Amino acid sequence: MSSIQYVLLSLLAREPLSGYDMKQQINGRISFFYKISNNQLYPTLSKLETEEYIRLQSHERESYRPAKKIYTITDKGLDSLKAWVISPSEPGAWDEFLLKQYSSWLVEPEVMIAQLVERRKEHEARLEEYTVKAASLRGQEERIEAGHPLFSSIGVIEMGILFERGYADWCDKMIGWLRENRI
Amino acid sequence: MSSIQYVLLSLLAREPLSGYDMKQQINGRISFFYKISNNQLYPTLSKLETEEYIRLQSHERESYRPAKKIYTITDKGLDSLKAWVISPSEPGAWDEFLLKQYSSWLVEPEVMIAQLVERRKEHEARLEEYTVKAASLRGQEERIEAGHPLFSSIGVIEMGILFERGYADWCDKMIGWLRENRI
DNA sequence: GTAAACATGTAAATTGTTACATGATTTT
DNA sequence: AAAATCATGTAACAATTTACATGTTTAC
Repeated sequence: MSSIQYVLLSLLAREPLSGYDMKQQINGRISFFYKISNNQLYPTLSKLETEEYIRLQSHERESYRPAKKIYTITDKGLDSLKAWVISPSEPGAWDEFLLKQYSSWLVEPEVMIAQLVERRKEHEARLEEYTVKAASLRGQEERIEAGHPLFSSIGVIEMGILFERGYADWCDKMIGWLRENRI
Repeated sequence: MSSIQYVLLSLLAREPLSGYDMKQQINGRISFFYKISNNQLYPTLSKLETEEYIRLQSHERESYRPAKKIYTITDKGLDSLKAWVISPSEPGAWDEFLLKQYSSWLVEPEVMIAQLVERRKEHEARLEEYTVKAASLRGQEERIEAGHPLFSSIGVIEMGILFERGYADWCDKMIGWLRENRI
């Protein structure tokens, strides 16, 4: 099952929105790891409506054709969203985990702290792995020039190191904020 | 067109490998942003072979059934890979850009430097955007507790900030290494 | 003796992209 | 006068995931 329906529920859990508004918010705020197209958006919205996860709040018809359809989340939708947020994500699914954090305000902080502690471990382990790998690659030649394959290998591994360190640091930050109960 | 064929060519540009080996390398080194499944791997390999981007080097049959098929890249494959590496990536396609960097050792450093400078600008601009956004979200309430939607909004934006800063820093590092002609 | 690793491959189902279609309003 | 924005939606195509299929060897 894909995350798209939960992404839409995550946005509606905050405020009633139209499909168009949702797309704007997704493209403007979380586009670095999640993108959406019209073709997924509108059918998913219809599906969520017929299954009663969301409800049409108003159908504003302005001067021109397509009326703006504003949706609200139902209790069923909110329950389903909460269940998804606390459900464990696969190791490696850092993007799904981030998506869940966007609705973490809906659930008990203790549950989120426990999940973040787990994630931190995973990213720290991979940070260590990549660091060792980078050192071993560097050790293979005393001088590595731009035309050598090791140059690119190390370059990409360095991004992996930056990424894993960033994610681990972010987990730490989130844990700290949750414990203090303020951001 | 998807990146998978170029990922396989990128690996074969370094050394001859079997499909299984390629999968191991992908899962072990760049799995944080690129994943592959058997169903994509083997048909793509066949396609690359019939189109002469790669060639079967050996077909080692050991004691048990599936013989290990080791492939090498052809001149045509290498040319196609180089052309892909220097072709511009869409803004936002940070993963494809990283994939291209993995074969940057094959092309002129000047071309890569120019691309990295462009990328750096993009990520710096988005870093600025996210920083402003985070500040404005924080300014909405004087105390934001864990149960408040703003708590999660800021949390996720903070990851965006870390990500964009990380990517921009990495571009700087790469540019520096390319200019010094050593890593 | 059970599970994991080795090694290649296929089928079915889902998911996602690109392009199109409509049509008024606002900006360049 | 052209282009972009607003607003919803569909059709055709491409890509990806999940599960299956085979069968040996090595590790627990």
